[in-house]
Amino acid sequence: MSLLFDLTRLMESGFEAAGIDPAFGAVSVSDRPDLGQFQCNGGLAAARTVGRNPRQIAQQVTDKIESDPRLAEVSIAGPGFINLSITDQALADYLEDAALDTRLGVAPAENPLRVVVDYAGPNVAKAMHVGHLRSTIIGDTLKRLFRLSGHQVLGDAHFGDWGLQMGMLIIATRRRHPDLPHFDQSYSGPYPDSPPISLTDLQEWYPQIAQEVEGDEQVANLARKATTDLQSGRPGYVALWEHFVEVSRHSQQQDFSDLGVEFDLWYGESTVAHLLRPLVDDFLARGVAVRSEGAVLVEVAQPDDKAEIAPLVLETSLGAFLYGTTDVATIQMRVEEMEADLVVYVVDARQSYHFQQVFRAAELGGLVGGTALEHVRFGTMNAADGTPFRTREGGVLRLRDLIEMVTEAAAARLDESDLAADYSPEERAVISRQIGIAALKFGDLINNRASDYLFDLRRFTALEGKTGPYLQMAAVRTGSILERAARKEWGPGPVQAPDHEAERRLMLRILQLPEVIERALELRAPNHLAEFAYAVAGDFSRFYESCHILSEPDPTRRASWLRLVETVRRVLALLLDLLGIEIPARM
RNA sequence: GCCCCCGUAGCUCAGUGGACAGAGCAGGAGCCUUCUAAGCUCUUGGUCGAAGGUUCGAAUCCUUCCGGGGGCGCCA
Repeated sequence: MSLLFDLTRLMESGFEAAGIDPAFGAVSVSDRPDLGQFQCNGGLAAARTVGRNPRQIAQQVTDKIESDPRLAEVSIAGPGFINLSITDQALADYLEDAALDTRLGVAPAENPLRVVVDYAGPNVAKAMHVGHLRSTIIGDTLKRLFRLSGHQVLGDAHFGDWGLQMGMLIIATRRRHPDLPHFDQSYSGPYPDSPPISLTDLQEWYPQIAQEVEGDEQVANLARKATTDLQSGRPGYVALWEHFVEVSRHSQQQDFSDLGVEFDLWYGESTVAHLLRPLVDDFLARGVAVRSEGAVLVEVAQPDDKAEIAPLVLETSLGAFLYGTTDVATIQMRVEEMEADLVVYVVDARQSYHFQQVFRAAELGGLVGGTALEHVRFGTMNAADGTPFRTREGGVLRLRDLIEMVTEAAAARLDESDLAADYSPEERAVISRQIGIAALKFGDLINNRASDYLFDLRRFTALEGKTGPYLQMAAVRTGSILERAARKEWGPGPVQAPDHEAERRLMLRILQLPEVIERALELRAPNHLAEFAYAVAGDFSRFYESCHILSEPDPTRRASWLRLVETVRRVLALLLDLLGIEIPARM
């Protein structure tokens, strides 16, 4: 189906004919475009295993395949690299196939899986801040990528609503509002409908109480007790907790909506609350968990561990469940009820130890079965001094403020544009938001997921160079050309063999799409998509400069170019959709 | 103390054991009477932290060291 796939098959047949394992036939895009469009290094790798000279192997292989009509050039270079180029006609034929394929040559998965993507992880009492950005947009892209590849995917926000934090918030609220009926044990309801607290209150109180809990064992015990009471269903606490959840979620959904991120499920830790007690009792009964100093824990260490791994605490000595408990129970739900084949946790790398404990505990408890559990870790967003990013005031930068900043930067750029002089204020607002979000998302997704990176506002608000708006610009240009052509009643036609270098390079680039998608999925690496989208946009921009489509006099060539432009448009649209970036109508 | 991650151009970052290590920004020189100049062309810039090792071949794999970050039983 795909060009690279077919070339690999061809080389495999060459290796096989030479009596060598066809697995050495892998063809990739050339690192040396001056020597060929594609390369195969299999001869070098095979030399050792078969004990023959790599150049001789390469010669034998190329003798077998060089008569293939698709190949324009086959050569052997250096110690045994095989360089290949295809004919312009073959290139045009492949592009025609891709252009007429609704999936642009991207093959759906052979074995579709049920996948749960656990991402974003908003918490009660916390407005979304920059720390949530990575999980949210990496997770969202992976979700779209799995879905595109034909898997059955559910994205779950995994709301943090059931741990010790809830107890902390309860005692913090009791301090400020001791007279609330929620704290009166003799009160039998009903409790007020409207929240007695706001998210602002919670956000202000939370850091204070968290600090106290850390330093003062008495306060900590109060919080633990309140957590236990909530978890065992004390009505006033439950009613209060529902308000916490409501005010938090309301604000967070606004932010997700601005980012264009939607969840299929908004389950929380509390969703599995009813599973916790039975799970812990069951683990104890089966000897998976043990009691130690009043707490219930699972010994997850294994003999061949390099480092000591602490047991996972399922229940505290005061009877409260922790997030590790809900995580194990959530695995149970995802495996047993949702029948997931794969669960992907898009969570900060700093939690890898926790996930190791949780995955092992679930495995020891026999909850996992054949389901794959995968922590897709990402690096920390750091400030210039190398420590996790904070604002000057010491707090975290709210996502809302960041979105506003990038949107304003985009609006300012729009104001400078002559082209936008007649855009209405409403349209300007829409475009600015689309461009701002694009800058923000691309600025994050272009990074290798696993690396830490420096938070630099300049980078997120940059609109030139390797940025989201650059991709949008290319897409907008394709739209503009197709629209103008349509007005003259010029449509796309059969793809002709290229006769400009920029045209040839663009065609070759587009044909890489299937392998890029495959690789990005395999590595769970959105940056491969972002990098490729940038390359497509760049090749298109160069083509656009050197081949003036609408003034091309030859109608056959013009129609071919329009097909190419249309295909670029579809490729960019597909990639930008995966990256969660919208294409403005104009900019 | 133990474990994990990272160290690549002035800055921010890419980089499937393969050929001369790439991009953006910043710096320098150009290109708008033609499809959107948020663009394009050219250009300056590197002992891939250091030293050993494995390999025909190492930024990539192994070991040690130096430097930075993170994690390590009842927080998330």
